[in-house]
Amino acid sequence: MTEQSSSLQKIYSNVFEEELLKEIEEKCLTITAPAGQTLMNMGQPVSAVPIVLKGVAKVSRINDEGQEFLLYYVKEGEGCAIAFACGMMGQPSAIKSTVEEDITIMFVPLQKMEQWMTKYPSWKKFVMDTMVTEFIDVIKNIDNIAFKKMDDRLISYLKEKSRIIDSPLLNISHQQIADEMGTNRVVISRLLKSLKMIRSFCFSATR
Amino acid sequence: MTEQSSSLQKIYSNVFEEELLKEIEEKCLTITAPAGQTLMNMGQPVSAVPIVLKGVAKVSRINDEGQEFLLYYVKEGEGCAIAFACGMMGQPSAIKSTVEEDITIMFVPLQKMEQWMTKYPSWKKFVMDTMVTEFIDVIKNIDNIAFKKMDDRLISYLKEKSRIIDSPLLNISHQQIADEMGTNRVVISRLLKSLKMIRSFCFSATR
DNA sequence: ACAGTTATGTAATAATGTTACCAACTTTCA
DNA sequence: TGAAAGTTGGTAACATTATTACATAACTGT
Repeated sequence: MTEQSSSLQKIYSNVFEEELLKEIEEKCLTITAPAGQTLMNMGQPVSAVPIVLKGVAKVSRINDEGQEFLLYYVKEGEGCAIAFACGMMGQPSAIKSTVEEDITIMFVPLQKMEQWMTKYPSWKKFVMDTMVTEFIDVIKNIDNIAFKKMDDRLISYLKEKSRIIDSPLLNISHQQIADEMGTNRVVISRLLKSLKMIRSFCFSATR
Repeated sequence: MTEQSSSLQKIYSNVFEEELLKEIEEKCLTITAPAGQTLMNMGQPVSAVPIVLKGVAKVSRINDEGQEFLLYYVKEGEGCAIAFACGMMGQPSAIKSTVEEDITIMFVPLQKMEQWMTKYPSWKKFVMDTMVTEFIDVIKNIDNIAFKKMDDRLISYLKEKSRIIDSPLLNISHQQIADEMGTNRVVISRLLKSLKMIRSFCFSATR
């Protein structure tokens, strides 16, 4: 049994119809990629939509000056709503995507994506669920930027990051944090310093 | 011919199948509402999804302290992606919606919404288009909050507002602008004062 | 050892957010 | 009519966050 096949069974056997699972195995290409690798750049055409079988992908937005802003993570068993969206509309990718943790991804051809929407109720539900969940994630993200102060946002960020990589030790630089949060490195350094004085547990470890 | 019927024909005769148009006329309820009226509150159940036949609706997010943040506008012929999303997922509304300009709205029962997705390709396309377009609108909004300075954001806001209400005269208070932009009234007053000195045309008119 | 790179600390200044208070004006209602 | 209450915008003072510049330490490869 291939790795794709066993992952598929493990994650989706109670979600997708038997027939759909078979089609997926036949029609989808599965790849692996190491942490740090870029999966998709902004503006790039979306020729197939990704579903993460293992690991974590990071989805972020890059502005004209090359600044990054983290939108959300895509974890095991999940799809990327923006890729679905851009793919179905024939639009170039509105996001950049990189591997956060070593990843196994399955790519669904756009044509199949469309066909299955009408053929398999479970697939339609999966796609709509993904759109909705991540849409709401993004809106909650706006809540954070628009309403929360930096110290709260930083704590949320560190907790989420820790949850995603499933470890209390975060091996990242102040600069990386600032980039993903869309703020300045100095701000992060300042806040971490003051947080350290208040909190007894360690948020970040230097290299 | 009813108003609903004529609006439908005008906007959608080249978009939806003849049969779908007939179904819409039979199954959908159409209402009108004056500017200012609340259409949907956050947390409220979504029992039918709206499509704007005439006028403009404003979609915004409210935080725990009651602060507002503008997400996007829904104009003639458009649906509300978040209502679609929450409706299909059986989730309570993640947004608040109010009438920006006197409005005529058609409500599609959730059940029909689902049925038509598989029955009519044009309806599926309409729903997906709406999701995608507004998803990308929201992301661009994040670009603004995360990357742009307040003066740029304010100018963009005023231009967009002016475009939406189709008039160069904006009859709104500094407080309202601040609310929708998720900032403070003093900030807006300060910026408008300095903008007035630079720009020759008038952005806002007092009451 | 050396230059180059990265990560962090620090200071100065600019931009934005927050609170408080004031004056002008409008609306409400007795 | 007129007093009270609410709305709107101006201003000041201060807090928080953003930006830029520079210094130091650790590490990298030659």
